[in-house]
Parts: sequence; structure tokens; C-alpha cells
Amino acid sequence: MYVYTEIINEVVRSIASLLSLPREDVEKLVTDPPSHVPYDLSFPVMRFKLSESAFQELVRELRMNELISDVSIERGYLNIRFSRDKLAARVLQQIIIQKERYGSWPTRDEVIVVEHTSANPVHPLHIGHGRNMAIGDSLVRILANYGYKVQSRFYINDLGRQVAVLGLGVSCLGEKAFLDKNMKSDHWFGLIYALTNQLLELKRLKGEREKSVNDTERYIELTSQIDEVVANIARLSEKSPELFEALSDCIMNMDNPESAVQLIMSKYERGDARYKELMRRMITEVLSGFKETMSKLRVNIDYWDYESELVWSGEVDEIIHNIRKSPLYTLYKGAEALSVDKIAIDPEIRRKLRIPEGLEIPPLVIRRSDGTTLYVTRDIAYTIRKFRESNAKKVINVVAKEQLLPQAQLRLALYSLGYTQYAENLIHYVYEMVILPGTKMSGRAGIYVSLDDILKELAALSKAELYRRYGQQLSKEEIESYSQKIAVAALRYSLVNVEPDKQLVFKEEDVLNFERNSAPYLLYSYARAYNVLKKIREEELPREQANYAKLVEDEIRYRLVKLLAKYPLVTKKAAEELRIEYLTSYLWRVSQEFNQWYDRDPILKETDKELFKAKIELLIAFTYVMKNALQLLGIEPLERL
RNA sequence: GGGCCCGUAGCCCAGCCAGGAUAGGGCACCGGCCUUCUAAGCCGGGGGUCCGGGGUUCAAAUCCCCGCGGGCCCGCCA
Repeated sequence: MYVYTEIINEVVRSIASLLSLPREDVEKLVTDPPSHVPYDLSFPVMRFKLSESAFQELVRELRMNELISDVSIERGYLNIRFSRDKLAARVLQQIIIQKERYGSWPTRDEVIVVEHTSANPVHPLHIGHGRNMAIGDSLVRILANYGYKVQSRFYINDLGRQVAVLGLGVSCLGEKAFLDKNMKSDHWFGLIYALTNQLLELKRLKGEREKSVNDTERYIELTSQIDEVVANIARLSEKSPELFEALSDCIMNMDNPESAVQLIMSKYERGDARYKELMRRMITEVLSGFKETMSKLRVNIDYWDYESELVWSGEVDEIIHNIRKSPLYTLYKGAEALSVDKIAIDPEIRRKLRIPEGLEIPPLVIRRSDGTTLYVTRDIAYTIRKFRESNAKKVINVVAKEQLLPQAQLRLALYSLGYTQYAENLIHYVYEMVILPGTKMSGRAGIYVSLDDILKELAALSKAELYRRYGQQLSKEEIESYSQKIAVAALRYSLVNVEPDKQLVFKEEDVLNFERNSAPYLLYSYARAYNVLKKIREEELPREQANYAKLVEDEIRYRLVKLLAKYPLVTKKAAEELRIEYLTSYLWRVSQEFNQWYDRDPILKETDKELFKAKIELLIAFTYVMKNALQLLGIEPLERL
């Protein structure tokens, strides 16, 4: 049991029983007092009309706790002061014994699946995927730390139109697509995809313009669109003129490239051997690029799930079969659909499935007229698989806000097909888009900032900085490796540091800002602490007992002790509420407290041996907490910086 | 047109779910601190109609209503 949890539990229990309130209600009201109030915990009592004698009883009861030194009532608040030395003794000793385990929670026999990233395998991972990935992987780590068995899964959307477009480009090129590659494979296929896409667009627009010769306004409109596409193609061609030549020859001379895309899509979905070989080969190449980027970012995926497998295995057919038997089965604008709108009227169902109150739900179309399936239909089958395969308690889909509606339809569809538990336990973890100021990102047009490029720039910057500072002391290899790690840390931290509900305006200079509220600040704090520790050898440690009373006489040291004590509560809340920002803001606060301490109160120069011992323990405890908390965000602490 | 989300200092963000003490930080700006454990640090300073207006309340950045501004969604795309 963690000390801080113990105190809170005791306080909550006393207050709850005296006020006859549910413990959860009391727990929510217990807070930290503002900084000018010299206490450790507060509880607003002004709203409860308590008799004087009841007050006295509460105060008396709380004072009996050995971890509490004082209790008072001021300005409507019940204020509690801890026994500083006892708290310090318990916390520091516990951290030093538990080490990497401090802040983790007992294993529970429940599985949570987190699906994240799931980028279409048609271009490199960009900054938008980066946010998804950083969120998803941090959730995985936070939930595992809280005791869950966690599975991370990546859904490979290989049946959509986009992959078929890439397929068209690749079949135009033949073996050249695989042999002429002169860059990282996801970037290479991303280029083929963007060029193919833009050429298709060009052909389509030209066709339309021919039909509009009599409509001047439309003609001008189309012309300007064509100009835009042409400019795009020109920009893309620069990266490989030969590639452009080959693709352009092939696509512009096709009678109907659009139907070629359709053909690829339906052949592949039906498992045609020739297309299967082509498509899988190309997808594997792109995925290997993803994997390289993800491993740089310390992101692990347990299962890579091909969407196509769900169709070939018959799981999607089974869903369609069930939908057809459903009373909600209908034709919507001539296509087969499921009237999820009908059950969306029921406020009870909406509440259970967490469907936003006013969200208007249209029927869910399940198949195209040509018989191929649609994304959400396959996602129904996939969700069932995610729950079934591991008997998961919850499935969390990390998916951008723009997909709010399809994710809601997905839950409603599962519910209406009888998978009520799955529907209720499927969580759409919503995050807002990443915006690049000045540009409109578009995978289709090949306009994006890839994670690889961002990492490269961040690493170059840290490298320059490291040379400037430690060019003499560090080897070239060390600088290389440190700069890479700093880049990863800076990127990951900046991607989870803002609440997911907020749009993230990605400005490189902000991530490159290595000052206070940034990953480098955290790493720097850790490295400073580690550096002091390194200077002390075992034999130099005094045999005297640490004097915790002396340690916490100092306000700054006590604040640090208290923060370290709170850490397990932070990991718990982060896991329960799925709030990653709790960790980032905790890390920032604890680093700040440490730096203040470090600056004002020399550790190695301490002559009082009992106090010296206690300071060392505080320092060790700080490094463990930092290390553990950074790990939960996928950031590797550095021993030097 | 309807819906979802966001709006807090020049810029970026925490606090809002569960109302309560003097609204917290970062960047930028101004001024200090390296013969002392790593100055990517520390200390101090200025800077706020908490988007606006109503309402509920002893008490509103926080809850409710009406607006305004921005983003996204409303496809036989994903």
C-alpha cells in the first residue's frame, strides 16, 4: 500500500462516516490547498452544516492518525497537515526498496486492447499519425502499469480505395516498383501513391472539363483545379523524374483508369491470387517502413491485423448475414444498410453507448452496389475479433475526432446485432487533428511532414547542441545516440502534452524549444540528479541512519518528498481516466521542484552525515520516480545530457 | 442548415467532469545569479473583460440558456 493512498483513504473514511456521505463523493472533494495555505490536504466543509461537536469529533479522529500532525478549520475548509518526517521516512524507504516497481499497481486478470496508429499503408507516417501513436503507446504503457494485460494492435486498412490506387501505380511500374527504390520504402511507395493519385485526378478533371466547354464558369473552375494538380505533380516529379515518366505514360494512356482501380479493389477483396501477391508484397514494403519509424519512437505493436483477412476468413460475411436477418436491415438510397438510426432514438441506449446527445445518426450502409464491403462493416467484424480473441474487458480505439460518427455507428451496429457488451465496452478515444500552420496536409496530394523528417531535424538540432556543450567529453557515437534519443523524447512529449480535445498546432520551433516545459528539461533534470549520484560511491555513504526530520525542515525538500509520495496516485488517475497529461504535468512539476532544490541546497557538500544520508535517499528516490514516469510516456531517461 | 469539440496574459497551455481560499505555468519581454554537485538551470519583474450577454447559487473560469469566433463531421471514402 502506498503511503499517500493510505492517508487519503483514512481521511476520506473519517469524513465520509461522519458526514454519512458515499466515500467516492468525499474523495472527489479532497484537494491540495493553494500554495499560500500551509497545509497538505484540504476538504471544503462549508457546504455541510456541521455541529461544533461533530467538528471536534472529526478533528480528534483525524489527529489520531500517526501520519497526520495537525488539523484545523479555516475559512470553510478542513485543513490537514502531515507528519512530515514520518511521511518522508515511509516514502523514501518504499521507493528505494521498490525501485522500478514504485508507482505500479498489482496485476489484474483483465485484458484491455488498444488499437492505435492504423495508418493506411500508402505513404509514410506523418505528424498526424504521430499524435495517434504517441497517445496510443502511452495509454498502453499507463494501463499496463496499472496492472492490466494490454494488447496493442495495428489495423492495416488494405481494402480501401487508397491501397487500390497505390496498387494501380505499382502494377503500371511492374518490377521497377520494387527494384528502383532509392529511398526508405514507405517514402518510395508514398511517392508512387501520390503521383498515381494526382494523375488520376488530372485525368478525371480533364475529362470533366471537356464536357464543360459550354459552361464558362465551370470551365474556369476546373481549369484552376487542374493547374493546382499539375503544380503538385511537378513538385512530386522532382523527387524522381523517371518514376513520373513511367506512371504518366501508363495512366494517361489508359481508357478508364478509374475502373482499373475498381477492378483491383474487388479482385483483391475476393482474394484473387495474382492481385493478392502484388498487393501484399507492396503493403509489406510500406509496413516495414512504418515499423522502422515506430521502433525509433519506441512504439510497440503486438498484433498487425490485415483487414482483408476478415473478409477472406468469412468473418465479414457472417456479419452481413446477421445484418440481413436483423429487423433493422433495410435499403438506403438503393444500398444494403442497417438502420442504426432507429435504435439511436432510445436515450437509454445512447447513454450506455456514450453517443453524443444531439448527434444525428444516419443508417449505416454496409455494402457497395458492386458487392464490395465498406470500412465500417469490416470494422464490426474486427471489433468482435478484438474482443473475442483475448476475452478483452475493454477495447480502446485511438481514432481522430473526424471519425466520431462512424465510431458511434459502429457501437450502435454492434448493439443492434446483439453484441451489447462489446458495444458498451468499446471506447472511442478521441483526439483532435494536428494542424501545420500555413499548409493543408493531404496524403493524397503527397503534402505532409513525415515523422522521419521531423525526427531527423530534431536529432540534427540536438546534435549541434551536444557538440557545442560536450564536444570534448563525449564520443561521436555517444552524441549520435543521445541526439536521437533527445529527438524522440522531445517529439513524443510535445505530442501528448496537450489535452487530446484540443487541436494541436505543430510548430517545429516549439518542439525544438529545449527549455523549461519540454522533454529536454525533464531529461536534463534527471541527468543532473544522476550525475550527483555517480559521484558518490557505496563506501562513501555514511552508516548513520538518515535523519528525515532534518530533511523535511526545508520547505523545498519537503515539497519534493510530498510530490514523490503522490506519484502512485498520478499513475492510478491517469489509468482510470485515460489522461496522459496527468503524467506530463506531474513530470514537469517534479522536475521543477528538483531543480529548485538542486540550485539552492548542495547535496555533496552536506556535512551533517544523517542529513547527507537523507538527501541522498531523496535524490535516489527522485531518479526512480523520474525514470518510471518517463517510461510511461515511452521516453528513455538519459544518464548524461 | 444540423451536430461535436475548442475559446483562460502578445503567443502556447493547466484548472472546468465532481462550483469554494489571492486563476496557475511555459514561450516571448525586462533585470539578477556560474572560483561551489551539469546555467538545456535558478531567482525576481511587468503583463488577465477567464470570448460576450443573461440565469442558477451564500459563492461561477467551472453548472444552465442565448449569442460570437475557429476547427471538424453530416459519402455506396477511410
